[in-house]
Amino acid sequence: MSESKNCIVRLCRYRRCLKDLKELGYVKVFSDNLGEATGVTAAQVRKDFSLFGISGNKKGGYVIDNLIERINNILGKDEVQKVILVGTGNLGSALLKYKGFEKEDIQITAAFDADSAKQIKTGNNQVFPVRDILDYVKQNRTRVAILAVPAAVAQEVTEQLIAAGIRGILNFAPVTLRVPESIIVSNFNLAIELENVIYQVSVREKNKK
Amino acid sequence: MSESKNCIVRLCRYRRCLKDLKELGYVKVFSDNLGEATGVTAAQVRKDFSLFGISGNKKGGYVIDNLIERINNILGKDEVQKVILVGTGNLGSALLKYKGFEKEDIQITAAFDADSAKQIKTGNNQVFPVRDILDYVKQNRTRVAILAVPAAVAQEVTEQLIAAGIRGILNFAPVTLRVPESIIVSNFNLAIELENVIYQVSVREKNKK
DNA sequence: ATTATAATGTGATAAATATCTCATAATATC
DNA sequence: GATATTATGAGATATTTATCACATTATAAT
Repeated sequence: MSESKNCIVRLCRYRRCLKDLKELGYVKVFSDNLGEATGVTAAQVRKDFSLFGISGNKKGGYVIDNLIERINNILGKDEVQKVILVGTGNLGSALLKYKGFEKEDIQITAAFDADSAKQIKTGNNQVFPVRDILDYVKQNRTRVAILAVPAAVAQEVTEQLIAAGIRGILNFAPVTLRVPESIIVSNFNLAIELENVIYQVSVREKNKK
Repeated sequence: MSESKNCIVRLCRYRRCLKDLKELGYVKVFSDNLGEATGVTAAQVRKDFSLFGISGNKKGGYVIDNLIERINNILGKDEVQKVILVGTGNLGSALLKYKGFEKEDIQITAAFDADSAKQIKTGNNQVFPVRDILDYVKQNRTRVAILAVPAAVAQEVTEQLIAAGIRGILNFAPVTLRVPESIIVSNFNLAIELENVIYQVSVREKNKK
């Protein structure tokens, strides 16, 4: 099975690029265009498509509309994807305001915070107390949550989320969450991401010398 | 060569965990402790160490202080790592306030924005105009930048950064940056990260049925 | 119509990465 | 001091992932 994480990331990138191309009035696209635009080889693009049974026309390339539809279908993007946010500190509230989600048909439908002061501090969005998560998730059948709470309470909140019915978590807290195998956790740690860049730069510099 | 990105990510996680253990008063650690804490197998931990020539004591495990020192050395963390931030919108200003960097000995030494209104809006940190980047980076020999500007100007700013001497970029703008091979770019796209979680959850749900 | 061209699609191959296995050696136990 | 135990270290193996190479076919040109 090769629908690896990287492969899905590439699909998302192709999709974004296709939407831009469509916006510009293009109708067809070739694997090398997409590769160029997303920073991979043309062969990689075709292989990815082949993996999901997406086919184009020999010589003619791919019809953008069809391609977007197929990718949407694979990614489950037939409708707007609803997620909740827990934790509205610096990072959380930035995520709440972040405009990049809408473009990809993702919507943060509700935000939660333990701090009652933050519960009032609403921009457009209302922030609910954490104890409301259970009811909200059950009523709205939400499956995915963004976790942007302090590390110290991340595990505890995670357990509440799972109990409520959340099945996937994008975790910004710099801790390893302990979850049942059935739960998807994607860790995003800002410091580690930076450390990686720093490391790679330093390796390059060493090799130069 | 197996110092893959994932391997470095794991090293960062080990390091974080080791520092916590040290804080708690532990002196020694075993590969299975570290594996447990970071969500990988004990064999993976040992293999990672072996790759970098880190060795412990048969039976006795690893001495935490030594281990931290070795990893610091590999990651180039002998001193505080200085980075700059470009773009102080929602995301950028959240990153500026983010406390998680300091713990990992990373410091955002300066922030830049094109918008003169934001240049005044200082919390603790002063925000400089983008045109000052060149001088700043040259004077302070900074090598790594966080890019949190709007997609539309990301490429342009990237070129300025490279011209100034930046060698590694953590890119939050949802575009593929075109850079020379010598420049490290790590893309971090919030929407894609979420889409990935959503995709994986939906795959699980389908398989259940 | 026939030939040349240009793009796809995928099996074969290579490279990267993770897992397994077990010999090895340090410590603890009797 | 001899034996049993426990954890490391790394070669061997398996798995995953990406690249290559080329047969295939649709279109364009002559």
